[in-house]
Amino acid sequence: MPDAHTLGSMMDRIRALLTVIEEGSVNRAAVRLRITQPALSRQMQALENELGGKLLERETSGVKPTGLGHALVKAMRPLVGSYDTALAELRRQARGERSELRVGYLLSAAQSMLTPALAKLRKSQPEVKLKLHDMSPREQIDGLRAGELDLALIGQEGVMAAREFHSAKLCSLRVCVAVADSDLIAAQKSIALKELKGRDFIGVDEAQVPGRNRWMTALCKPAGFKPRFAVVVDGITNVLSQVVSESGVTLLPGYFEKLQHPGVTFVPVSDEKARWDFIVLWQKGRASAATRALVDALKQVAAALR
Amino acid sequence: MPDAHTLGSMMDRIRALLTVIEEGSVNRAAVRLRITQPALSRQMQALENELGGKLLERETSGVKPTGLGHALVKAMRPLVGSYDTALAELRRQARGERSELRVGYLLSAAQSMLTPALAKLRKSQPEVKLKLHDMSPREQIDGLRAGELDLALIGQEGVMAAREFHSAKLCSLRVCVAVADSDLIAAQKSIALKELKGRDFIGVDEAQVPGRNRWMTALCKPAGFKPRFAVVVDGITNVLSQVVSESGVTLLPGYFEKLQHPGVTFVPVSDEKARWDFIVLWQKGRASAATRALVDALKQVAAALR
DNA sequence: CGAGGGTATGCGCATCCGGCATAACGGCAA
DNA sequence: TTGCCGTTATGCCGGATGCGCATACCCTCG
Repeated sequence: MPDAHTLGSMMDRIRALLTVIEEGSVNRAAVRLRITQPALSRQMQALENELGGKLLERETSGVKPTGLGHALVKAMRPLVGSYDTALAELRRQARGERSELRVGYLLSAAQSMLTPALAKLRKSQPEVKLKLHDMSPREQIDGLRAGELDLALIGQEGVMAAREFHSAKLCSLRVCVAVADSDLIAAQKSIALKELKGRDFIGVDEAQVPGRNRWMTALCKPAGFKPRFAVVVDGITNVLSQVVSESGVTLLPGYFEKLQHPGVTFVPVSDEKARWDFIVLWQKGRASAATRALVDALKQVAAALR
Repeated sequence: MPDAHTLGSMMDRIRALLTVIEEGSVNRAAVRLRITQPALSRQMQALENELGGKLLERETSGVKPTGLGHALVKAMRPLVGSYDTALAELRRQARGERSELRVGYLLSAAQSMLTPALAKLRKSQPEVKLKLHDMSPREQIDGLRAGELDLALIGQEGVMAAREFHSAKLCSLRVCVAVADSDLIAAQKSIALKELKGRDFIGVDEAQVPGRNRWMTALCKPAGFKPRFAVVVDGITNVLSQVVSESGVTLLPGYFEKLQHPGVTFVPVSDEKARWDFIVLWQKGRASAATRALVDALKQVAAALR
């Protein structure tokens, strides 16, 4: 094996070589590098062995790079530079000094809390660069897992993944039922879950809104029945269309009551236990100052809304 | 001091971390890296200390990257990749397997030898990528010194620098004198140097054609006089203009005889010792196969021309 | 509450790498 | 030529680094 050493320690020798070539002298470079000349001289020999060619022309007045030496400088100096700056950036990030904050949220669900919280954040930490990503709950969880998000505002869907990240419950909303305008239920001011027994439920694709169907099932259990999902469609808007065309019902978080959808009426559920938790998830490990600030702001907003 | 280790050995730990994250397990990564699990586990701790933040979430089923871990992967994986490929390229180059050949030459001087030599090279090593740079002798030497050229075809000017590089004499041309058409000398078939004693010489700027004036002086010494440079101009074409306008003379390599310049006549010098050497210079250190091939081709062409 | 997967820790030893002293080498001046 | 002064290279030793081995710890599942 020609190179007995590791690739990493080789980088140290390459750094040393860059200094030697800059100084044009092993002696002067050794001074700059705070080591002795023999040590540096041996490093250069080792590097030449590892690469398999001479890097320096030794002359009585100092050293000069060979063609290979020049090529090494040209290839390695920028790489070493990027490596160092990347390292510095990671160190800053480790100290929680990252100024970028990538937030995932579902606009319709999070708007009422996120907007005021962001206003607070801007006041306390105006230099933070925000990257807002309007995305589905599934995409939020995937984004967190892939390290592409620092923080996600997510509903009941995120409870499943709460173990993987730090989490805090922001508030719990009441639940409502979506029915067609023509449905008898539509006229009621509120409804008990058990009244839905036997109705056709409209489910939603697990891939897009993970756990939503299981949540509905869990909600109905205390009411004494298991919902039958007549159709499972992809996407919330399609669910509402199906509610109309199939005369089905579906359970939704309370913020849908503010929504307008042609032909659909939202009726609040009266059961005490039927709640929709809204939580914030953020990466484990030391959170950046910006992350902590936004989480705090969200908690305050949630407390005020309650 | 937070990081007691070197930046280079840190790269080894970063490499290890990349493997750990890919495998999702310190155990499996240790197998891949051919070290034991405790060793790798300690490397990860060391890296976390050096960066000042947690990189991995330890779970009973293995490990997962934290936000910082993800950021490190994103920043470092491409860098480590470039570093390795750059290293591989340098190793290839050290073994003389580089396929690019950067040649510096002065078209008017080198054309007669370079063209056939390149034809030979193309035959013996057709995969070699040539970069031809038509440049002044000074630029050629600077290019060699800066490692931007592999090989230079240069005249007498290069002899000064021959110690710094490998060199081979290709041929020696006779010398000619440039005089105005109206000059008495212009009618002669040839001329002895001593006949130029007392004439005004036209010199050329040292920065562009280094050593040319010194060469003329050295040439005249055996003839028993020291040329007086009435004017020193920059650039060969300006020299010829001055020859006409100032009725000066200048010494030039023989290949100028083939040139046409209005108002200037070139008269061969008869002195045996007055020769113009044409040499090839190439980088010290192990020369690439392509370099050696071109040098050989040039030598053959030179021998054939003689 | 043991078994079995994972990660962390204590300890001893080889290896590496730097410092010190000194050799070897080349140019320059007397 | 010889001696001097600059350079780089080499011999040797000691300290720190980092590995392997054995084992401790921790969590989950049956």
